[in-house]
Parts: sequence; structure tokens; C-alpha cells
Amino acid sequence: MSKIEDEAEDAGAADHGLTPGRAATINDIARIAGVSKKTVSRVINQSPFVKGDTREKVEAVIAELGFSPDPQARGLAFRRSFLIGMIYDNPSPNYVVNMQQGILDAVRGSGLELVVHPCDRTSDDFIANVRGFAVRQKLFGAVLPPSVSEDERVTGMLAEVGCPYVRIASVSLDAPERMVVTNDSRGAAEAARHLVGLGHKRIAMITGPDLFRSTHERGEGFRSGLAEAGITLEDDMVVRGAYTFESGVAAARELLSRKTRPTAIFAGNDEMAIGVYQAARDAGLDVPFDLSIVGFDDAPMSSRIWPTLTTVKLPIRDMGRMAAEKLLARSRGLDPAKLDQPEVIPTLIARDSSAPPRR
Amino acid sequence: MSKIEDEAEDAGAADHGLTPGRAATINDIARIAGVSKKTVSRVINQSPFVKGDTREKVEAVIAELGFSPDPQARGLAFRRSFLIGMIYDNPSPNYVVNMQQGILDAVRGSGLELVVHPCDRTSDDFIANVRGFAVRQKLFGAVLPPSVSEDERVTGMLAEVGCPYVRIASVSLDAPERMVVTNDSRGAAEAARHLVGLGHKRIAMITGPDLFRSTHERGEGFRSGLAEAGITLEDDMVVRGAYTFESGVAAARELLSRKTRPTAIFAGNDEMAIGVYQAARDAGLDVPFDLSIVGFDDAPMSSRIWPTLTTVKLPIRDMGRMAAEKLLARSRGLDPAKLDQPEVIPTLIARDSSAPPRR
DNA sequence: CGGCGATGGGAAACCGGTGTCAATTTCATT
DNA sequence: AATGAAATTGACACCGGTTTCCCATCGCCG
Repeated sequence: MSKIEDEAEDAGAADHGLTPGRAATINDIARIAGVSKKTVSRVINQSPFVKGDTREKVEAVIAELGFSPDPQARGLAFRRSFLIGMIYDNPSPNYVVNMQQGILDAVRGSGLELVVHPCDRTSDDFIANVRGFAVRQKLFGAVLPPSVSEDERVTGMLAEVGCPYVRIASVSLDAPERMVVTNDSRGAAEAARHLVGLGHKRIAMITGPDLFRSTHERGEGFRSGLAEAGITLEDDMVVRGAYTFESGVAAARELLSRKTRPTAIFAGNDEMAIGVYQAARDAGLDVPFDLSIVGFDDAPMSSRIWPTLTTVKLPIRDMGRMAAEKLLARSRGLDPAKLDQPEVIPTLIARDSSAPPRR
Repeated sequence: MSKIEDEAEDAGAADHGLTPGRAATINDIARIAGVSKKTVSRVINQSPFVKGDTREKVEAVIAELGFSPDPQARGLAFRRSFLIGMIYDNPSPNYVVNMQQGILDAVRGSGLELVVHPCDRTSDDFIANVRGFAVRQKLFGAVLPPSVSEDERVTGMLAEVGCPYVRIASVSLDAPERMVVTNDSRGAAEAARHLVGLGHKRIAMITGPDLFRSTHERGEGFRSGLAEAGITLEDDMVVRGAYTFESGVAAARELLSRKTRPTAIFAGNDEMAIGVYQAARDAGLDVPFDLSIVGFDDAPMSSRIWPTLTTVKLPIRDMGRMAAEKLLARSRGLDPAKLDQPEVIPTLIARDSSAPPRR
């Protein structure tokens, strides 16, 4: 690319009279390259109005000095920052960390950084808090995982203050360039087919809380998956949980105390599915022979517990990456290929917690 | 505090001729309050050289307009940002998320934000990468959990570029104001006492990888805890793991194949301890009666698995908070009370995976 | 060979704050 | 009431980039 070797900034490069301790500025580059600040700025920002050899000369000096523009100064002039905010309520650690990784995968090398902003959706100043964050930091963009992604107050406010955002949710709630859609419904249907395929007939489900859109999607998907085989999900075979371990235990106890016990339970997430293990053990049931269990998420625990948990896996890291890519694409000239990705498809991972029912 | 009601910024406040869409700037405040920018700046920065009534007048206007200074502009002038970087290699999701929470607990209301920076210590450009991050962002400070905290290349580089940092480690490696020390050794000794107290004599340990300082600390602590009771940790009762589930399984298999099997195994972390469960199951052993297991970390999984895992808990969130508090204290006038906190003490949580050995 | 439109490049203002230092007040003293 | 030190305040430059606006070239054509 540049004609001068890309040396470490203070290793053998020619001395141009710079104060050693201080990082190079655009003025230094301009002086050394013999052009104006503005021309250097044009090179940095890929302006097409720079002649080829001028550009090369400037790029060479930039490389030689290891210069990189100050994001604060740049942001000040641009009236926005180079920070992506991840705003989330309270997903599992596994979800958070994987999504962070995915976002970082996408922004690597772009000069963007990731600022995490956990918050409490039930707090009185929730919206004011998020608004303050977005406005003060002049966010480059915001990534909203569930359940924040489903809160119209948040998206409305962000639109109002002009902060780009991408929502991650189990159903399309917004324009395609602002959505990463996970087809939870399809994943739940897979789970249903899996259990039906094993020969189960008396099948139960533990749903998530109403607060989450995914609760509805996973519920409907499971129901329709069963319906394909002519099996109905009876009302007394559906119990509401709260996506927590404890709620899974309680819900499973309730289900297992029914006069005709289910032979399989589909839990809305892994956390609750693990709770079902405990209830089964308390009831003296042998998983998977007396009771099959299927979860949703593929949390790390799923493959550690015994018997290992059959579950539906969501590619969370990819989802984070896709969300950040949409933010990036939008800031450039709207790259339609990136902007209009297909839905994210969950995959069933069959492990040892599901088996044919005992006759 | 202020004499004017603290109203929402656009709800009924008097119109001072501001463009509605744009946020207020320091110039607006100065004009409305009838003082100079510089005086407003003084009020914002708590300068003592402002007369009481001037201060009140300015504060009233600030409150009325809901003004908050632009961190980018402020940072540009201060030659540093208001971002704390958390630089980590690859701890567990649980560790990462809890530490993030702790850091955020400490900086709430201070205007600081948290930027996450996972990285790969084995990568060739590891140091250059972290250096670029710290310098470009002009970090307010960096929080370094293990194992990054133990890398002198990182701390040396950060000191060189003038970036304040706090290291979190199981042994003091730096000045007190730059350290949060977790007494892992003591936690491991507790684990030893617990097992000794239950009556175990043939006790084994699975250590972590050499890369981590905690491996040594937990090993020595456990050894000395046993020594108190006159029990020696035999060489063939110590196997090295890698802090992963799989390595825990393998190490436990090895230990359980010894001619005289241990009656208890202490694993260097919970991930490996869970691996021991699997090896025990494969060997047909009944935990805790044939084999007691003790872990370290108190990962969420520990209380979900069956039998629930006896483990040593580290208050990770508190550690994150303490680290960030030290960063804050240092940026003010060195608050000695905050700077010189005692060590973090781990606590043993006795659950169901440990019991007296079968005679 | 002079004039013209398009393109490359520079000077100066600006983004929204802070540092420096001198000017203005305030207040206790003599 | 004058005087001087201390307390307040403001004018102006500056942090490190970008934008606006204008000028200097340059190739091309009549």
C-alpha cells in the first residue's frame, strides 16, 4: 500500500522533529507530507478529491508515524462518537458475553468500540437513563437484544434523538435494516418434531414470562409443530415460568403432579429445563426414560449436565455480528446485501435428555 | 439544591430561544445565566473559585435546561476520555458479566462509561493491540482481571503510555492502589479444612494451567490447609488441568484410576469440578458418598447441578467495583480509605457434593 | 493563444469544552 | 477614604480534527 515500510511508530523511523512522548497529530502529518491539514483529513476520510500521488505520499507518512486520528476530536467535529452501545436488561451471562463477542467481531478494524449498558426496564427512569446515555455519548449506534428490543418506548426515543439502532428479536418488529430476526418459532417447532419423532404423545411445555416476545413465538412454534402430527398441546399441559431455574422447578412439579403425567417437557429456555431435571429427580423419574426434556438456548451448562440436555441452539455470536454489521452498513452507503439478511435459523441439538417414552 | 424546579428539559421550561432539536451547550448556559463560558466550566468542574450565588444561578440554569457537558469536547480539552476499559483474555462468561456489573456499580453517576476489550494474550500483536486501544481512547483507566493482570508486558506498556490501571489478581503484584487482591490461597485452605473436617484422608487436587497465578495460589493454599491437619498432598494425587470441563474429566479419570482412589477431589475451578462429576459417573461412583467434590468460583451451574457443588465463592462483582473505585479515587485526590482496602476473602459454600467418606 | 469548467488544495471558522493570565471586585486594614 | 491582597471573573488561545468557501491549476476548446 504505502511506499515506506510500515514500521513501528518509534522503531527506527526517521525523526521528523516530533516530541517523542506525544502522539502524532494531523498537523504533523500535514507538515511532513508538505500538504495542508485538510488534505490529510481528505485522505483519512477516503475523499475521492485527492490526486493519486498526493494520497500515496500522505498515506506513507501516516504509516511511517503510526498515526491514527483522535476519535474524540473526530467525533466532536462529526457530532457523533465512534461508540456502539449494547443496551440490555438482564439476559444470561452467556447471552451477554457471546453477543458482545459478535459485535466486536463485526467492528474489528473499524475504529469503533463497544460500550456496555445494562439497565433495568422496570425502573422509573429507565427511558431517561437510556436517553441520557445515547445522547451524551452521541452513540454511533445501539444494539438492542431482547427484552429491550421489544420496548417501543426505547426505539421511539432513540429514533427521536437520532440514534441508529438494531433490534434483535424473535419476530420482525421494524424495518429490515433495523432488525435481526431469530426464528424462535421454527426452533420450537423443531423441538416438537423431535419429540413427536421419538413417539411422545403426552407432551407438556413450560413457557417464559409474558414480558418476552420469545415466549409467544416459542409457544406458538411448539404448538404448531405438534399440530403437524395431529397432537394438541392441552391447556393443562402448559405452565408459565419466568425463564429462571426456580420457576422451572416449580412448573415441572406442577406438571408432574397431573393425573396423567407428560412423558416429555419442552422448556422455554435451558435455565428452566435444568429446573425440570431437579423436579424429575425429586419425583423419582429417570431422565430420559421416564421423562424427556428439551430446552432452548444451548447454554454452556446444557452439555455439562447429566444427562446432557437436548436443546435448540441460537447462534448468539452471529446475531451480535449481524446486528453490528447492519449498523456499519447503514453508516456507509446502505449496503443492501448486508442490510437484508435472512432470518437467523435455530438448530436442534439432540443430546441425551430425550428418548422414546417407556411403554 | 437549585432554586428552580428540576423539570424535564422540554416540559414547560421557559423558552430561552434555543433551537429545540439541539442539546444545550455551555455557551447557552453562559448566555442565559449571564456569565462567561469559563465560569460555567468552573461550576461544572466544582472549582472552589466561584462565589456562592453565581454558582447557584448557573446550577439553576443547568438544571432547567437539563444540560450535561459533552464528554468528547471535555475529553479533548482534558487530553483524556471518560472511558474505563476492561481488558480481559478469556475468563468465563459469568466472571466477565459480574465484573462488568461491579465496575458499573462503582461508576454510576460519575459520567464514566465501560468499554469492553476482550483480547488474545497469545496473539502476536496482543500488546500493540492493547496499546492502540489505550492510547487511541485515552482511557480514563483500565481494569485488568486475570490472566491479563499477571502480564507484566501489559502493565509496563500501560505505565509507559500513562494509562492508569488496576490489576485484579490472587496475589499482590503491584502497589496497593493498583491492586485488588483475592486471597485464593485462603479460599483453597478453607476447602482443605472442609474436607479434612469431614474425615477425608486420601485427598486429590486438579490444578489449573501454569499460565494463571491462581493455579499456584490455590494449589499452595490447599496444600497448606491439609498440612494443618498433618495430611500431605501426595504427588500422584495432583493432576494438572486447564480450567476447562474436558480437562476436568480427563484429570479425574486419571485420579480415579490410581490403585488407591482418592475419597475427595478439589478442583481448581467449578468448570473442572463439573468434569469430575462426569468421570465419577463413568466410574460408577456415587457423589458425594463414594467421592466428595469441591470446586472454586461458585459459577451459576454449581447450584443447579445435582448434587449441588460445594465450592469457594469469590465476590466477583465486588472485586470489579473495588477496582473501579480505586481508579476513581486515584483520579481525585487519592482517597486513602478507598485505595488501601483489605484483601478480598473467598468464602466456602458447603453444598451436597461433599460428605464424610464411606468407611 | 485566451477563456472556461472541473478538480485539487488551502485558510479560517467551528465542534464544545478547558487552560492561562490579566482584569475586575471584594474586603479587611491602616 | 485610600491601599493592597485575595477572591472572582472573563477574554482568548487551544485540544485535534472537519467543514465551508475560495483560489490555483489544469486540460480542453474555439
